[in-house]
Amino acid sequence: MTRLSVATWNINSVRLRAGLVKRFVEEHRPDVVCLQEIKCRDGEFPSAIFAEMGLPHLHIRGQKGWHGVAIASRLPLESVEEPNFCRHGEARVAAVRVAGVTIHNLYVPAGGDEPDTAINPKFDHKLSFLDRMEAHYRARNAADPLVVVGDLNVAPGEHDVWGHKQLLNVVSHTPVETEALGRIIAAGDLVDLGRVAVPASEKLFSWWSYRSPDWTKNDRGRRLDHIWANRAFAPCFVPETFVIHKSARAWEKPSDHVPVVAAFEV
Amino acid sequence: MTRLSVATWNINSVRLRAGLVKRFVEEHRPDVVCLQEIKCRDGEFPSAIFAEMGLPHLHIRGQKGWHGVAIASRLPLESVEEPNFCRHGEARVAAVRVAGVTIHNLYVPAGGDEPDTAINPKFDHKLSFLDRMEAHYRARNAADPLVVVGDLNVAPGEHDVWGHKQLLNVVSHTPVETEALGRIIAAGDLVDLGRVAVPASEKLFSWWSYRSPDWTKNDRGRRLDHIWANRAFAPCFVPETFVIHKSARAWEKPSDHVPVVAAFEV
DNA sequence: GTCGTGTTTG
DNA sequence: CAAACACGAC
Repeated sequence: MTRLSVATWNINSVRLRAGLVKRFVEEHRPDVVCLQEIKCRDGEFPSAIFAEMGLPHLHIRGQKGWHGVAIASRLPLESVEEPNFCRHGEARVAAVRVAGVTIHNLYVPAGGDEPDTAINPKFDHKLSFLDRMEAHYRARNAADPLVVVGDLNVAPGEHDVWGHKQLLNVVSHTPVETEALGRIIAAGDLVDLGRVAVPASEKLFSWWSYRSPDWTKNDRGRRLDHIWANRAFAPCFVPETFVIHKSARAWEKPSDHVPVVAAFEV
Repeated sequence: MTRLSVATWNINSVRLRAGLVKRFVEEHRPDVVCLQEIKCRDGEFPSAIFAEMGLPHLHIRGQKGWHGVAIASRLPLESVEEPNFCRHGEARVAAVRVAGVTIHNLYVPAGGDEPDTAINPKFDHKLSFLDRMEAHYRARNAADPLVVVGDLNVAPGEHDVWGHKQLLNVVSHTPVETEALGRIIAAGDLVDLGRVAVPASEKLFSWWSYRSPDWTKNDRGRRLDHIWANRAFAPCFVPETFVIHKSARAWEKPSDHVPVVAAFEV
């Protein structure tokens, strides 16, 4: 038995923040790092820096400018089928198999400002992405060890946002989104590991907007970044290993998201 | 008798390079620093950093985004009339009086690519700017101590460029420009202090293009930044104090220009 | 507020 | 090559 620790981090440009990733990896030694919003093409990914930090095995799904996801690993990666959640073909899904575990790294569309599919096609795209997730995980082999991580751009619970009532009509916390997330979890028999480790009554955030410079003061965050496992694999999760590295939000030139980590006995 | 040292530096964004100015000022302690291309509005100038480096007296002629000149001084500044060289009203001239000496800090228009007024209005603007300089300095009181500094965007002499023949048709070294500069000097009875300190036969550059990363290799520079004094004041210039700080071109995130310094007994 | 893109300027 | 801007995105 060894431990496999998996981190997820929306890095908001990996070229600009490879140094922050290096610092995080050297301090916490995750085995697998799943990044979202790398904002570069495959060939522009700073591979050398990742090799230096002990993560030489890379699976990059990049594109020019926007989105882009990547998985960096201490251990060798095997290829697996990559689910097609994005109807626009954007680089929002990376999937691999490591140490016998399938890992899905997702970047769900943010969804724009107006939570109204009639006037906001981005919100419609987000809901479509979530629907496709539901269909995929419902149909998936339940016995295969699965970890799903990423920036899901939905804060599902009341205490996954700084103010439940204030955000009920704000994209990321509307009922249509949180219910869609609930259906995915139910359909795939998935487990929200953050809420295994930390009671649902306790505030838990992984993102604080850039737009309030005093984010520490009022702590107006949201939990947008998640780590799930399917029922078959969830017992391998070690609850004490779950950490949201809030301190990274105060590093120099930070991402607006912080790394979230969970480890498994494999 | 005390010494007054005056520096001129096209800083190419003072907000981005205030740290470089600080390093230069701490190492060489100029009394007056004349900057060009500050690229900010008056209120955006990093005044606090200049106060920290011992230059609390500021005369800023800024504007949004482009151009902009400023004079920072250890000694108090007096106001003087500011000549109007720019027919487009851009922030290209700052003038002050310090220790009884009038200082003109100029940023002459670069002039675009084609040295042809018929097809390139920027070149026409540059020549107009130089013509207005000629008229102003011809009419000026010859007895008043005057120092003219700045990025004049003209390399007048054969050894003010890496290749005289190669650049005869390149904006900054065309005969129409170098002759215009000669007429200004003659009309105003001005003295090119750089060439007082260093023989005209010796190569002297203050600018190396960003576009050749190997600028040290072939040393393809130009002398675009100048310090002049009028005939009445030129005897106060101390030739040994004249320095072009070429090493600053190799600092981190450098300007493409380096500081030029001259000191006077006042 | 902080990214990316493209354009303009030097 | 490296600033600025304007735009769109999050």
